[in-house]
Amino acid sequence: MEQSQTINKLITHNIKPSLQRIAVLQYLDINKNHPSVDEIFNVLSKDMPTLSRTTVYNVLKLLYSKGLIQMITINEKQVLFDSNMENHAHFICKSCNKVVDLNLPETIKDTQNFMIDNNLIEETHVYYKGMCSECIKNKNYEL
Amino acid sequence: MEQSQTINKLITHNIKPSLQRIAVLQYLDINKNHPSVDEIFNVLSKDMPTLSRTTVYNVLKLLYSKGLIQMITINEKQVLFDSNMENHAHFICKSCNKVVDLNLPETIKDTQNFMIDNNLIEETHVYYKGMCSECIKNKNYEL
DNA sequence: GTGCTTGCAAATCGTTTGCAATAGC
DNA sequence: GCTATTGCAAACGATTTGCAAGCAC
Repeated sequence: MEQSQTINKLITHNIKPSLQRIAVLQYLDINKNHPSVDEIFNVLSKDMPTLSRTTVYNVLKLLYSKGLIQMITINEKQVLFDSNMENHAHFICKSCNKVVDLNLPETIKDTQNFMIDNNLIEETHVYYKGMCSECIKNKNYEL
Repeated sequence: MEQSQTINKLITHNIKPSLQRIAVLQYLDINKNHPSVDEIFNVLSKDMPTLSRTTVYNVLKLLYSKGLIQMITINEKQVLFDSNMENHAHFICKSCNKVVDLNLPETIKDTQNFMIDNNLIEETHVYYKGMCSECIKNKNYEL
């Protein structure tokens, strides 16, 4: 994704495109591997030595509150982030902890808000847990 | 649920039914409100003053690893637990943080393990986030 | 008495907070 | 200069770890 597209996303969501905000969102736009705060911070701080972890937290919270990114809580250890806002499921391998995208069942691909029992549903998350193909091959079973 | 049923569940899953294990599982069998470690500890320690938080963590990890309970990671703050192993969805209100059970779409009510792209799927979690009926009524909107 | 279970205290680590420094208009 | 943004250091809080004490067979 072009940097100009990333900047446009910020502007159209009423977010002032500071260097730090562009860097974080661009990282998510390019790296679709559901990074953690730490991964984002570690990579970006190589090119922005003054970047602080706090700023990464602040930016991610802002992007989430404005609907630009998803928070993935599949893993109890840490929150992961994803700028792919198309409705899709996430699978985590209990053995190697890798997270990959999977398709959603058609019935819940609905991306709009809807009501169940008078509750307003704004987000739908589908998380699968199990053992990935590689770990099965490598027999990385937890015994 | 009868205490004898709770004990039977432990035995049939090859878990020695210590007092602490019975107490934790029984708490989950009776209280279907998705308690956190802290809630379980606080309530149980009233009647078991020597109970330690560590033991609650240990027991919950054991029960989860033996397939007796579910871990709910809908909330990034803390893990919640549920001894209801029937496949069902969870809804969390972003305003009051209450977690309630909802029905699953029929298409993913499948409770068996299955494969997607050579990955073995052992658990399916559906999490909805939004605003609950009460908060809508009380207009507890985050402004 | 051997091995499993429990419980305490300390450590760990992801995240948040308070506040001062800085940047942008 | 005023306001929003950033960044540092400390605090916080959920969870884990190391290890000693207790329990069961």
